[in-house]
Amino acid sequence: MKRDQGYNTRQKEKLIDYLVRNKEKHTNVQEISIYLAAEGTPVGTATIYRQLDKLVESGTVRKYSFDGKVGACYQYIDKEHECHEHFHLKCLVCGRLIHLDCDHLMSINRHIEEHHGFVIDPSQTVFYGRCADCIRAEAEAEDRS
Amino acid sequence: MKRDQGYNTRQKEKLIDYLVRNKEKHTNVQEISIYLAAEGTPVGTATIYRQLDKLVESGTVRKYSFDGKVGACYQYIDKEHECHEHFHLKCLVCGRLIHLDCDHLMSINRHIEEHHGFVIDPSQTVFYGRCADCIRAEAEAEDRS
DNA sequence: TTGCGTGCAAAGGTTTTGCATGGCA
DNA sequence: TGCCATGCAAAACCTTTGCACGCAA
Repeated sequence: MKRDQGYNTRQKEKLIDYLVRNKEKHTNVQEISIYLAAEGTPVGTATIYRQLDKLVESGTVRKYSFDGKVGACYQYIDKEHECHEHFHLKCLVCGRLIHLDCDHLMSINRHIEEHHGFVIDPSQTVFYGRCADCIRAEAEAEDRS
Repeated sequence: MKRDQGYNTRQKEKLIDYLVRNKEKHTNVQEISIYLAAEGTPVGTATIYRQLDKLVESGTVRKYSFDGKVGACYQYIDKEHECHEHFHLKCLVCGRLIHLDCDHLMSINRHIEEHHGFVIDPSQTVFYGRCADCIRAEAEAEDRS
């Protein structure tokens, strides 16, 4: 994880500003691009991608991508309020992000380290799936049909 | 999950044949395309995607898609040999993707479902961290400095 | 014969890259 | 001044779609 050593440019500043102000949600390049343009400070797509890459590289931003046509999502990592000790569940249906404090789960960390020689970084890892609400909603939709 | 009701065509047969013979590994559309062409029985890309979609739909094939430039991965589901769904580990340092077949880990699925009402989708979930090689390399770099 | 399957090419969308220019330090 | 950053357009990729033709049942 490298240090952030780049120049401070207007574009970079605006991008980070946007990410910080939206740190509780996911964004994608398209959203960022549209938003910054609307603010009167447009930033080229290529620049957004390049800056984002660096931010991910330096550990400032989290990138995740899953199946779908939306492309990758990005989220600013709030280092002060970041929860390093638990995993996150994200519902693919409603988009809700669930913080999961659970000792049992932390044991998988040890298991993987001991048996697979791999050290998981919980702050970077998100479990994707369906939350209880959406599962119920789907079941009901099933019944109706 | 629908029944497989399509016609039996040469292309479909060849595709399934390839998937079955490579059921212990992941493939992608590009690989399939190149392989089938090399075998003297080329199949159009569009057809591969369309057939694959149906196979995923009918539960014959598993599709994984996540971060990376490789596109989605596909794997035949060997129903008789109870080939498990598995998780993926991705090294944040070297970028390597590790396929993790491990019963112990699948149990976390059950745990989360039972205790947290959340159903994880392993095909969309990737554990991020550091692989054994990179941990060793980092330790050595540490020593040197 | 009917209608699904196929192949090609074109389109769509996301991300990357080449290159000349601009701007930070 | 020396480099890195930026923008634009083009390219690269993966995947989907339209359409005419082929082929299984």
